[in-house]
Amino acid sequence: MAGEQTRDRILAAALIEFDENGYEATTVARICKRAAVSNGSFFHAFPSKEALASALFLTALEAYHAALIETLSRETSAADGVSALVSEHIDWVIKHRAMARFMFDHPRVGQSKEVAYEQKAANERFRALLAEWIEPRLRSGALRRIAPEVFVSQIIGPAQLFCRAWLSGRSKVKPSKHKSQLIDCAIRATLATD
Amino acid sequence: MAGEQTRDRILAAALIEFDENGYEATTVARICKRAAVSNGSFFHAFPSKEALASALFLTALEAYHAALIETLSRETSAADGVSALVSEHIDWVIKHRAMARFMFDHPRVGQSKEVAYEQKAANERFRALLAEWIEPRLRSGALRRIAPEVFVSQIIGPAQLFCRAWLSGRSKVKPSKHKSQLIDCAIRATLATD
DNA sequence: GTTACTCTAGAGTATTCCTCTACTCACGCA
DNA sequence: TGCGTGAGTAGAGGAATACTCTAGAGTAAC
Repeated sequence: MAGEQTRDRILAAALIEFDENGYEATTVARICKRAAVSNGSFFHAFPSKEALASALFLTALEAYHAALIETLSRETSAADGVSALVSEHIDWVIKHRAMARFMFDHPRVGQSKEVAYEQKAANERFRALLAEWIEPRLRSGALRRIAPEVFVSQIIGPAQLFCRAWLSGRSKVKPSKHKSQLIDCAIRATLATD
Repeated sequence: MAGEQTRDRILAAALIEFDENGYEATTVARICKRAAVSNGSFFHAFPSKEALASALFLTALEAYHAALIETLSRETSAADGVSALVSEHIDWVIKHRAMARFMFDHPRVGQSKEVAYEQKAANERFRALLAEWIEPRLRSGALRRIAPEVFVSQIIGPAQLFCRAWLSGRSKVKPSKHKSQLIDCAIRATLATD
């Protein structure tokens, strides 16, 4: 049916407009114009402007999670796994700049309860999959005994902070430049020293 | 003069409203009502709603930077310094929850060029002060040879990611719970192993 | 007293998100 | 073939909200 097409066109147009002008500054009219869609169609496809943003956010989040899990599943050693996570985070952000920017710079404040719930659920699914990989390496003593919540923040935290500075335009330094250092630090922080 | 008072009342009221309802959902009328100030006074004190948010943001950012620098200046050894930074980040976020939430969950996207410039300048001042402390420890070999940009992300990144989950309500775990682990990891990542 | 200026007040305006009604088109069925 | 149905489209209109504008009260300098 044609409905899916318009929905996708709206999503794509919104991503560009949000990226260029920010969420607030982009009007529904602009999105409609870019997507070549009428106002009526817009509100037929999405109940509100915010719901559109939420859909975009969740789509991006799941794509991001999937990319990380996928890359992790190919690694067996603790060091390679941690390295792959940091590396893929940086690569994904560079490859999907607009999505990443929307995701990491988007205000979570105004989001509805519903979306917050779905986000939390997505995060928990991601963490569960991560835990599956971590568990055996933890038991074998390859990884240090750290609380699982802290694990993610250790591996992704620095890379994310670094990437955000680039995404927001505050820093011109491409995150890939210091990739090896970021990987190195993540390994030191999480791997057991023999 | 009375002008300062109304300005401060508006800032205080805005912080509460933004915290409770988010930036978008809070109307200027609501802020005026809470601050007991007329519409005219509001736009006399601030050129726009966004300018108010920017002022709030920059105020918070400088208070945060000042707290970190202050605590760092009291430490001499590399390990104590890194530890103090992580610790103070967590403490500050808990103590100034509303400010921290506004600062770290605020969309940087829609901000005017002017504010982006001031933010960048504030960040650079902060980094310069940080560099002053880091330099000698780097030369003495106490700290590992890492690019200065990476340093900040290593020390603050994980703590920040962790705190944001708490600030946004996604996680109920208070960041202080894992403070010691976060400190431990930051030290492993940045300190030279003898 | 006059002038100039700051600050306050609130009615009015323009814009923007969203609603509502009317319409087209494809499709199943008698 | 004619008709009902339901998905999708269209755009005028309503309500809300950021911001403007005019007017005036208070105050300090001269």
